[in-house]
Amino acid sequence: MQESRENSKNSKSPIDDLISQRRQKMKELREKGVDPYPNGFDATHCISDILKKGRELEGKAVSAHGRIMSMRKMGKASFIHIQDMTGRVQAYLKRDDVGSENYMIFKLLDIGDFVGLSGKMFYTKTGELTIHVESLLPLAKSLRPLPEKWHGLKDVETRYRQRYVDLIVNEDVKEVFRLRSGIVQAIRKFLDEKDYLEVETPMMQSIAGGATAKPFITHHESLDMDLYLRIAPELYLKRLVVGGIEKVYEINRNFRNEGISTKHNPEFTMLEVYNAYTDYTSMMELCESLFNFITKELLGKPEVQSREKTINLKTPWPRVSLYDILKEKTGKDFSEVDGRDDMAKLADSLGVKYSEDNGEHKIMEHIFDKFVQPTLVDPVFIVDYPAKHSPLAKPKKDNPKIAQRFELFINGQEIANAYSELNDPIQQRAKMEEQMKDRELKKEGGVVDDDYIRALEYGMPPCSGLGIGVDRLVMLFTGSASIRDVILFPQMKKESD
RNA sequence: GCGCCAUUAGCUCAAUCGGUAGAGCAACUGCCUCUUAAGCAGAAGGUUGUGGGUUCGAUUCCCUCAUGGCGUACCA
Repeated sequence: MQESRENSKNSKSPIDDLISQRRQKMKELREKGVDPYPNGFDATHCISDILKKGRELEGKAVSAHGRIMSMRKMGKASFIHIQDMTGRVQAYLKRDDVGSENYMIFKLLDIGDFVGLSGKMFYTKTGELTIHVESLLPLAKSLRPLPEKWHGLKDVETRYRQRYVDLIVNEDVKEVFRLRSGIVQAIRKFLDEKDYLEVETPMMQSIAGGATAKPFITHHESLDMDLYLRIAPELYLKRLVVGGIEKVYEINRNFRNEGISTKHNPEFTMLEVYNAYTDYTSMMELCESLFNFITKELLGKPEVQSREKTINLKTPWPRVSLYDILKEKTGKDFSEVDGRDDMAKLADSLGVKYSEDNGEHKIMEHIFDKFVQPTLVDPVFIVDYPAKHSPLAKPKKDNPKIAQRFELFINGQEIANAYSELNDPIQQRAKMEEQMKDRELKKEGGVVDDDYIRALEYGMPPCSGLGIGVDRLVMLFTGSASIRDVILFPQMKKESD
């Protein structure tokens, strides 16, 4: 005790003063025989319930619990607002009604404390539904002051690092994550009703396959082996299709050891769906009906608002060939391009930057990103991607240079990626080996997934697969500009002292 | 990785030409039994992100570092 007093004397800062004031009140509560951290409190209503019932509850006894968000003390009577997960309601405490001992206890409470209240509902002179408190029970003492009641918490860094504070004081933040939960729930409901089986496949993989991205590496001690956090679940889900799970999906985290931006978090949530005996065109239909379902369940109309644009989600969505739209937006014919150098020349003529180790396809992507992607506001399926850079996709029968693949763009963002899955084990091995050469160039390492090829050798039915970035989907539906606004605890650097 | 910007009280924000930091909310002490951004009176709260430099004097100018934001690059 003495020691800590000395410490606080040495490192005395204003916030420490505020905390010790509250600790002092906590001590005084204990001295009055009040446990500052009791077990629980039975409420008759949640707050939204009370607000919803309104007049119906007038004069009736209720009890509710929540966090004190504001206090207006007027000597021997006070008004406070308490907030629970569902809303905020006013309460009125009068000394003569709660008793002077209870009122003393109340005076030891602070904004931020949790409290259980019982009393009869009434309307104040100004017409606000209010609990006329007859008894109160402190439920948990808060030792740190909350941000300002009017301006809330604005500092972005604190909002992300201390999301709990953000959630307490910024109601719209809670709304975003409610909607996120609703979207994920809707996806599950939609797929479950269509008899898809939800599964969980390994997060730790000995080969990081299914996409090209730098993985996170970890190590298993007793097996003495390196493992990768998955960059995609794709190869495992298709193993399940081999195993006879013909309709399967997974909603789970992927991990990519790459740059962080408003559109990239190292761990992000991915939906992958596979449906046997269908091709990629059926995934377009699935995409459309999934969006219809989500908008119907959550929005009521097929429209979302981005910063200034209204995005019309009404289906069906156009299907546009990659080369057609490139030609439309740049005036150049990309189907004529022959090789990496030719593509580089084209990029130069369009003033698009690229780096020396970018391949032909990568350069084309840069051109697409600059000239086409920002113009794709309403949903559009871009089709006819080059087969060479879609190693897990089945090529078109009439043109093996083109993959049976589409990407869905909305509001200038890639939302989904899908293809007819390549199920020819010989071709698949050849493509993986081909890809390894590229990887060697990039010094990224990687091996052919022999077990995956073995699975294909047992036979995988014709099959289509779809991947949707759930975080970006939520960004779209919530009008969020940054992925950090739809991830509760986004990745941050270590906090400095 | 690079560029630009930001960092001041627990929170939200001020501070003129470089002259030694102010307010509101919260907290504290009084008063106040229908308030709601309650009110009134009083008092308190700061190593101006970090470390250096220039200067008689730095929140202010210069450099380093840290963290964050935006842009850009990377990312099938």
